[in-house]
Amino acid sequence: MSNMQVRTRFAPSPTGYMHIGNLRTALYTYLIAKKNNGKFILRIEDTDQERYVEGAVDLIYKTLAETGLNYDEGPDIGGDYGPYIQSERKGLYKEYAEKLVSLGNAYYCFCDKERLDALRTESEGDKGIPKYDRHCCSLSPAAIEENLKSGKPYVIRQKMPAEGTTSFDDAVFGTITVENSELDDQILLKSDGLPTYNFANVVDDHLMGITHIVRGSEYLSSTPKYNLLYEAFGWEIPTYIHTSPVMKDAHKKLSKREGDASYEDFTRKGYLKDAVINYIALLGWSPGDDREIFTLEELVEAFDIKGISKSPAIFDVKKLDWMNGEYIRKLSPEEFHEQALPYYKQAIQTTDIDLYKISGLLHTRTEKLSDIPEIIDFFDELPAYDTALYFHKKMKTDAEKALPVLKEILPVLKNVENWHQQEIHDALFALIERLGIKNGQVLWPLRVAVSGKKATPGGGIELAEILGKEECIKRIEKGIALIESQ
RNA sequence: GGCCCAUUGGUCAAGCGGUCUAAGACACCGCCCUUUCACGGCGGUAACAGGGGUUCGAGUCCCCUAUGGGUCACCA
Repeated sequence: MSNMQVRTRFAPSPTGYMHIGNLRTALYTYLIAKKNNGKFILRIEDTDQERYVEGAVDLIYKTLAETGLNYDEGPDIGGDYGPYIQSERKGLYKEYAEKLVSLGNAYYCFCDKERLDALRTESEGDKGIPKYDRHCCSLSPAAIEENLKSGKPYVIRQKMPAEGTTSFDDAVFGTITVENSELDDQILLKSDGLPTYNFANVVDDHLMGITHIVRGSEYLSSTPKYNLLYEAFGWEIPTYIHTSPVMKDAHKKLSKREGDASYEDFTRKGYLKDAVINYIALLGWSPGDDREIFTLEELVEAFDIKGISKSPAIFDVKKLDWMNGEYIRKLSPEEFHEQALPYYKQAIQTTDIDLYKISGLLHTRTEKLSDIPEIIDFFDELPAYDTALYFHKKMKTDAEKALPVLKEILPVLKNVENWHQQEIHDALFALIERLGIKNGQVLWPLRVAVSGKKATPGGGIELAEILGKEECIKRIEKGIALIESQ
């Protein structure tokens, strides 16, 4: 057991939004650090100036802060291993690339784009993989010197071993071995002087003392090249933890296009951040027992790399919905009310309605907050409805039977002095007893008349109270008129 | 196409050679509760991709096939 402190890093590129798969990677990265009392570091990888999106870095800060994935070192908070933005480290990589050249593990390449393109087209006919032909590998020192002097653009390429195999151990996939002949002499330093992702990654991870690398499985096949780099430098190889992708379905990854792939997409739709974090934690990882509801702290406690699964996981919105509902129900009535308020505003303009009472009705009936407006829109205005709604088999009632009942209800409710649930209830049940009919034969028509809907949060009595005496009576009269007109 | 990787119910998944006539959860269906809808409670349908081995014994180990994914850029 090493006594070295565990250091992990989340290294996103600022390309615009926080993909849910990226967030999950960040989560696992965070959990591994915290589980081992280590440090979690944020590093921005912006070596590709063309893909840089304005504001993307702030979005990364914001999302991480919001979800509680607090990093110990990062661009905005500093640390002993800065800078934490790759573009600000630009000068640093060249030196390492040159060191590799002097070590004999890399070489200058002066081939231009045209030649490389031609090479690629040529090899397309062949069975083999398109690989660089090492044209510049055999350049004489004098020729190299001359090219350099004349200012000819160049890149530095990694020199792969001609034969043998390279293996590495992955904490989730096990040992993976590839033939060195499969490895291309990848570019380490681009002609603009900036490092490629693969190179910057290795150098930065080493310089920042990263001990555990968590990343998507798409990097599995380039990992042998990383290891060769670590070996060439004589650096200690980190623990690799590759994770399988989050899928939309069996074939496609969750994608930006569908508008349901980013963290913001979900929070905008009324999902709670804790529910999202909890759900994605379980998407590709299992605690090994039956537990499913975890706070971030509990995840830290329970997390184990061994529980990460190898196969891709399909994102199931239905299950997220359920879990979100679980989190909503765990909210205190006050918390729920506060969260729901903005959504009430979307559907209710009337000011004299007690929104807090609506919260009481909705708390156990809400899966995601964005569903709220549609559920409660009838409070504001009675929707147009068909008298067929008065039919209910189990209640043994229909429009025809409801008509006289509604007429009986009217004076009874008008007589209610204190417009509260209990009084309304007592009055109505006295009526039921007097009429000698089923509860539903009074209550069902009331609900329909008052809401104009076939499903409502709460029953007729609860609705009546919230609506207020005047409005309630008005709606019953409307109901009577509606049935009579048909 | 070469190479790498994966494959337990519709979905997430437990399982790490015998306790698997395969757990749990979501979804679905049924019942109960109930003035609707939910919540809650109870129950049910549903899976080891296929074929060969190894072994006394295989979901668990090996090989092949099939299917799926990844990767082969001066992108990350």
